[in-house]
Amino acid sequence: MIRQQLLDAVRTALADLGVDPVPEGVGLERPARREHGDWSTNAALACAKVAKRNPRELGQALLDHLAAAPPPHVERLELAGPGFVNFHLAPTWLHDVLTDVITQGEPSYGRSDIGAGRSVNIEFVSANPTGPIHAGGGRWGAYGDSLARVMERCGYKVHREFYVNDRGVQSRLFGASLAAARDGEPAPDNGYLGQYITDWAAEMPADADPTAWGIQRSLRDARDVLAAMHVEYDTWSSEAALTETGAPEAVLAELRARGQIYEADGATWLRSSNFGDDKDRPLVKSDGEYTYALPDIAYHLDKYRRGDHLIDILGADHHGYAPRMRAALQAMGRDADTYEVIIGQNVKLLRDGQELKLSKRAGTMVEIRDLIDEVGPDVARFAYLLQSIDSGQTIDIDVLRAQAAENPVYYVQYANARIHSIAREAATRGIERRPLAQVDLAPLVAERELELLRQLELLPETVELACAERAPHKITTWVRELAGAFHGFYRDCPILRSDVPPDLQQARLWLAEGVRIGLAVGLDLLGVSAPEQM
RNA sequence: GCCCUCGUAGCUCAGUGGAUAGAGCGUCGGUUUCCUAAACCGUGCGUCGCAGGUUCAAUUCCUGCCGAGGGCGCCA
Repeated sequence: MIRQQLLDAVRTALADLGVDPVPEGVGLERPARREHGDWSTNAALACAKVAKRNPRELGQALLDHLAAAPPPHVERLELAGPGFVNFHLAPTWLHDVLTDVITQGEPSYGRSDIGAGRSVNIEFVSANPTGPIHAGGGRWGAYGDSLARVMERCGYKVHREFYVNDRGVQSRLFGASLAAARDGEPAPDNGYLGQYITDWAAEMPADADPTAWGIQRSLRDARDVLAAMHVEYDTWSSEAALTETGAPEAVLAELRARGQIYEADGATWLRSSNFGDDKDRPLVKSDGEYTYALPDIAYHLDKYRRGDHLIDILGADHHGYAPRMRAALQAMGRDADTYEVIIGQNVKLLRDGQELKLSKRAGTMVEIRDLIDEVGPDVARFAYLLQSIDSGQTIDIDVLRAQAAENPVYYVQYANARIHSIAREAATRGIERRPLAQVDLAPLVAERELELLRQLELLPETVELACAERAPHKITTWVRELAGAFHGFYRDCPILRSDVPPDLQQARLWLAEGVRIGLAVGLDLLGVSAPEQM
């Protein structure tokens, strides 16, 4: 808002100075250093070349034009450094921010319509139903769900989906492993070995089909544990069910009709190299069995019924799979841009300083359930969302377990708890917060107060950036900074103390409410709770 | 060999085409008559992997190299 007003003023001034058209890259930024003002423009630097003037001189001319008709809230302008024009604004611009936060409230502040109601289908986790989900999978759960929340807040219609790979070799091996354990026989070659196989085999009714029962057991486990970390899906898609409808054959026929298929060495191949893949890929093996890819292609085509844009969240160990799927979808006439793959780097778990290997088949794994049971869903989710999905992540379970100080989620939740504590104490003392319209925010001028307002002002663009860059961890960073600013404010700016003037007290009560809204929005986007007491 | 991601403080990681690169942890020291000390303040901490290039400006973009992880299956 203020940003647009300042930018418009800059553009108008540039036009008056004969800079036309305005080159790319002219913009407003927030200076890294306080003394450089609230906003700054690089216009003189970026336009110097086309204007054929030196940046300082052009900057001075720009400044003079701006000073002749200053935009709202502008207190002082200065020319600085190589040619920046810095805007020093009156605190009133931040008071407007607070009014905005409060009037929009939790439902609307930081909401955007960049999604414009477009539908998107996000598939994530999709762990094979051959056992419990390991703690590495928790990263995709936290990431996928938070990305979905962020995209929803940006106006996308989001469909969350889990693909159940419940047919094929791995399912059979899993069933055979359960059967062997039940019958006291050794596990089959390449079978599953974990302790859970023994435990589950003991639960299994004598007359159960081990494969079917095992898959249902795995799914129940996955559903429960994901729900425990506040991850809920709209659709669980069964590969077996889709295969029974004949979808793979239909895809095969369509690809054949489009001339994208050939037979060689007894197998059936997709001409994926026509669409940028390294080589052609088999869809039907020489033994007549489908490869993993064929039903998966049918599945992806099916997903378009539940979203115009597909997002797959895959671990780095599956990234080679993306080009062939994209090629297959293109071969079926889909636009490559509608298929997006996000590659997440893998998680390393540490306990007692030792790395824990996450292998389901070898049975040396840490389940998400173990992690959630040990530290709770909030700590786990926050930890998963602390870092960029592009970075490999090391989670030290001992550090997570330590409640004090080392857990950043408590730092944020504690800020929220303090705000609620103030509200409780105010009620006890009979202090009421008057309606915003009757409260003057002008007393909010302390650096601690302004810092909080500056941070609140960043939320809308942070949400949009997190959405556009598929980077929900930016919300984590933002909410940590807001909490940090609040703790400093809390320390230095008493609200209920008897020596605080009433008008300042009222303004601070509203400031605390604004922060509460910001924390609530941010934590909700992360899928982390905001307890009122700790 | 080819492809993807990463390389920033002692550790774990943010961050950015701009003016003196940040946080937490860890070190050392300090802060509480009234809203929760799960907090705050101070202190120290850097060839932003290396070398070129583009640019008024590069830690950020491009290229090459080095290092780490992952992938290159008629497995999923």
